[in-house]
Amino acid sequence: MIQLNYRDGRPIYEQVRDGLRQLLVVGAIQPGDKLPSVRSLAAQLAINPNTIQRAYETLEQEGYVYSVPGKGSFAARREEIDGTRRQELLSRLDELAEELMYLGVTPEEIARRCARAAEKKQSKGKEGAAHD
Amino acid sequence: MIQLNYRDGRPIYEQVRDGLRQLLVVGAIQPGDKLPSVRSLAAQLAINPNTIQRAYETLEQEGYVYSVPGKGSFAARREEIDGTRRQELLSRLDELAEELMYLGVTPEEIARRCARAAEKKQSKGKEGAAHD
Amino acid sequence: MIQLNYRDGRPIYEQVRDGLRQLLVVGAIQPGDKLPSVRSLAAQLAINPNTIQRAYETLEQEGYVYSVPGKGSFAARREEIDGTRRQELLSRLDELAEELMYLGVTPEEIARRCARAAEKKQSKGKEGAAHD
Amino acid sequence: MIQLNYRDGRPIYEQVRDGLRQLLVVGAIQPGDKLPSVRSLAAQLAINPNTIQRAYETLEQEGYVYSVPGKGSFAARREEIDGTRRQELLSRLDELAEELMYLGVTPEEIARRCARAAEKKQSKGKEGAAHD
DNA sequence: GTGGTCTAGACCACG
DNA sequence: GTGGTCTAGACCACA
Repeated sequence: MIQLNYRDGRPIYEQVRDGLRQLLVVGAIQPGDKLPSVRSLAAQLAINPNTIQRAYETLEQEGYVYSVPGKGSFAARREEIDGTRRQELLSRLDELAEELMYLGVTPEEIARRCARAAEKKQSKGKEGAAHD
Repeated sequence: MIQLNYRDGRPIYEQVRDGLRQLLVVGAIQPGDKLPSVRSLAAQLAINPNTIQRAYETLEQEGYVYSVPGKGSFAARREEIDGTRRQELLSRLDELAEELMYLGVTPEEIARRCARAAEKKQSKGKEGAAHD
Repeated sequence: MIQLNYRDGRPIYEQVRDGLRQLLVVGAIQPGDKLPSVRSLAAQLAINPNTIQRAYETLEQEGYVYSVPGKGSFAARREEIDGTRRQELLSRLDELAEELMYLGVTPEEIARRCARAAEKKQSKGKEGAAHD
Repeated sequence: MIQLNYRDGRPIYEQVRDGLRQLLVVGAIQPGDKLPSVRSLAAQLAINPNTIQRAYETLEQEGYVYSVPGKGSFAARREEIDGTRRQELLSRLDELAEELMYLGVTPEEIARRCARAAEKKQSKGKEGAAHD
């Protein structure tokens, strides 16, 4: 499910964290779903459980998952996700847009990319819409 | 000018690099301008010259600046910046947009932010237009 | 393994980088192989680890190696090496050939040298073929 | 005549030296010709005379020019050029060819490039053939 | 133990 | 004075 790439410089735990977050974003993991256990995911990816553990911890700090001691980790509902993350992403968006325009990309092109991402998201979102 | 934050995990040289890049993007440093020398900026920020040096090196790899041995470092013209950077930023934009929409931000809101960034950019661009 | 020459003007880290690249080119280090650690190579060559680190960094930028935090540095597969390097080498080849002919070396002699290098490469390639 | 590029990291004196050598190689400056004086070239390129001086010195070490005190610098005849330079270029050629083949360039392609360079050289060489 | 970052201080090449 | 290189030694993040 999650593809690790040892060649890009990013730490493994970040790749695991981003991979899990991506599964949430595209709807492959629905709110309330139980995430794979640390051990099973570690075995599946053939990496150290400590690395998985760290990925879960940071994901929990972002608010995407919550853990129930003794039961496991679960995907949070969107409403429960801390607004901090959204604010951070928005300010990153601003920086990104400014730099892209400096590099000659027009605002129209940027909007077009976002719109395309929106379509992609909507089509995938349909599957899990009932769970909301 | 550049704000350093020793508490967040990001390396100092990245903070310096991003700060300088931001100065270029908003037009505070115009293409062709001489950047502060390694030593002077190091003194100003109260950090080691090697750290500044590293920031300049990575910025040079991105194509934003170039350095002439014995003369100094200079801001590159936009056309000379490697297209690789633009591609990377665009794919980051896609990921960002997808996650923002998952967090409940509408495509309209995203487009609005980009537009606002565009206005900000244009108004600042006017000041420096005479230098071109 | 790698010969350092403190007398010629070339920086140490370039000599280390070129030496490692040579080991890759002749097949002494096979794709996927783990390179010596920064510290061990520094100890072996009796130079500062930072200098080795720099050699590895530049080699990574060329695409010849990649490093995994906490695990080590590894030789990349040939297909993954950025084409930029090849282009650069080809234009250097052109300049070299022109100057050699100015110095009285015939095109036939040049072709002969290249062919000899090809044979050398092939015979060495056989040894390591089993590792693929 | 000589194009300086402040953006590539190479020192100015190297660019001047290589530019002059190139003029010799393509035949724009014929053996026995007087090279421009240090002062005039410095004025023409708008750089420090010391920089030009250094370029001439290194070119003299390579054997491409010789200087007559009080008269100026002159282009050497090919036969007078020290064989050291040729040997150095040949060994560089070997390394270059090996690395190119490692990157997947066939010996045929390499030979083709050299042949093309040869044609280019011959056509330009006709102009100055009478001087030899 | 591995690579990555940072500091302090030094020396050299360049213009 | 400028950037570029090197050393020595330290600390941290990663697995």
